[in-house]
Amino acid sequence: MTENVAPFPVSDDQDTQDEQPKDTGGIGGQRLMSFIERIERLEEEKTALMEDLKEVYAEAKGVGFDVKTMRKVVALRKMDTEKRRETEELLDLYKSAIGMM
Amino acid sequence: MTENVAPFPVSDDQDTQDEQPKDTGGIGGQRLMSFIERIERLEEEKTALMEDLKEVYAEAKGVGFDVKTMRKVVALRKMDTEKRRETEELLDLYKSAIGMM
Amino acid sequence: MTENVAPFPVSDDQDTQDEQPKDTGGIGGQRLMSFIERIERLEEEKTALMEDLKEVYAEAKGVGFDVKTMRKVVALRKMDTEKRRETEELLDLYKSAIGMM
Amino acid sequence: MTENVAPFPVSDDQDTQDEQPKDTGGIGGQRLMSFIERIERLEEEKTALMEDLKEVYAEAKGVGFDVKTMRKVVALRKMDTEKRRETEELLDLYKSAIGMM
DNA sequence: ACCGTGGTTAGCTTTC
DNA sequence: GAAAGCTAACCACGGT
Repeated sequence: MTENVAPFPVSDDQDTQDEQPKDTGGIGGQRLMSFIERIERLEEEKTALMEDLKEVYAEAKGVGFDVKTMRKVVALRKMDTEKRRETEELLDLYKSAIGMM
Repeated sequence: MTENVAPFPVSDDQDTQDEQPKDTGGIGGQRLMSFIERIERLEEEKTALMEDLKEVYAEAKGVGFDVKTMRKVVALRKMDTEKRRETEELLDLYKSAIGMM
Repeated sequence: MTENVAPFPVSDDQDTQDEQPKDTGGIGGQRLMSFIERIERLEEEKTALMEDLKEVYAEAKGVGFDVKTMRKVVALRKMDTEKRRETEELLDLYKSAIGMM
Repeated sequence: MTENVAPFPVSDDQDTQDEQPKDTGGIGGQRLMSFIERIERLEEEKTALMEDLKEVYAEAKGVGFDVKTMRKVVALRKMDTEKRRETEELLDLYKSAIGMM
């Protein structure tokens, strides 16, 4: 119990002197901001990729393909891939279970 | 009506001789596959980014931050950004609505 | 695995004698229809509300307001409301995260 | 051209004396607020209905029905209804076209 | 370990 | 036909 649920890490080596200029909002503030910024950077990239995807679909549509159908195709292929992967995992599981690995 | 519902573009300059070796399923098949592959590549990258995000959150959690709270903070910061953008758009909208643009 | 994917509840005390008069299509049929009808009633009401909304916008337009701008205003007000709500939730979250609740 | 695109109606009988106490932001402000409030009221009701719907689905799920399948059923029934309605509209059209109404 | 909840993402509808 | 807003499906997380 008494788990670590704090919204900020409670450093044991807590500053006994607040020497840091421009502490961004107290305990762990800088470290938190660092994480937040990494996250926001990744989300930006993700957003960019989503826009790229939309563009590809738009281009395909522009040359006459039906977008809705294409999405279906992609979804089906994804399902196939996952199915296959799971099947292979199961196979590995069996093999290791009988000492074949 | 008369919509374009075909899952492939119906080229007018359709090959009269099917000279292509390995035609991937007929009319437009190769072009379609090219799009599909571009899409799948982008989706892979997106998935990778999402995994990176999870890792960052996990790392933050590992040093004591509360993930749920962090997500909330990120969401609120995003809302701020969007709010600002939309407010500016609204201003433009007002301006165009009253003929100031 | 072994999920509940049946479109109807599989009663364990399954009828050993099919004595029900007018069973609407098998096991649980009547109960299902009851749910469906409740749902359809609610959706009707929803549709009616959406029509009312369109009418209000149309009336506003009729007296000279710009609908697009109005929608934007409504959306921004909604964002404000949500922002406030979420901010309060975040506060609670912080409090619970640091054990203040 | 020069249509009515203003975000507010430009009354010709515009108040020459601003006698109204608490005018909500100038020209047409009160009238606009009235519309906005009607809209927000309707949207609240809509939201409430959507919550009711979720509850019904939840209840159905609670007794063992598969929600996704139920949604499909509802959607299909709706399609039927619309199909029928359109067919009837077409019939009316024919009838009026040949002077039967 | 599973279920239920909440949040995110994708698809569809409607508008312009 | 394109863009936006809304709705429904999906997924990851925490609780039991």
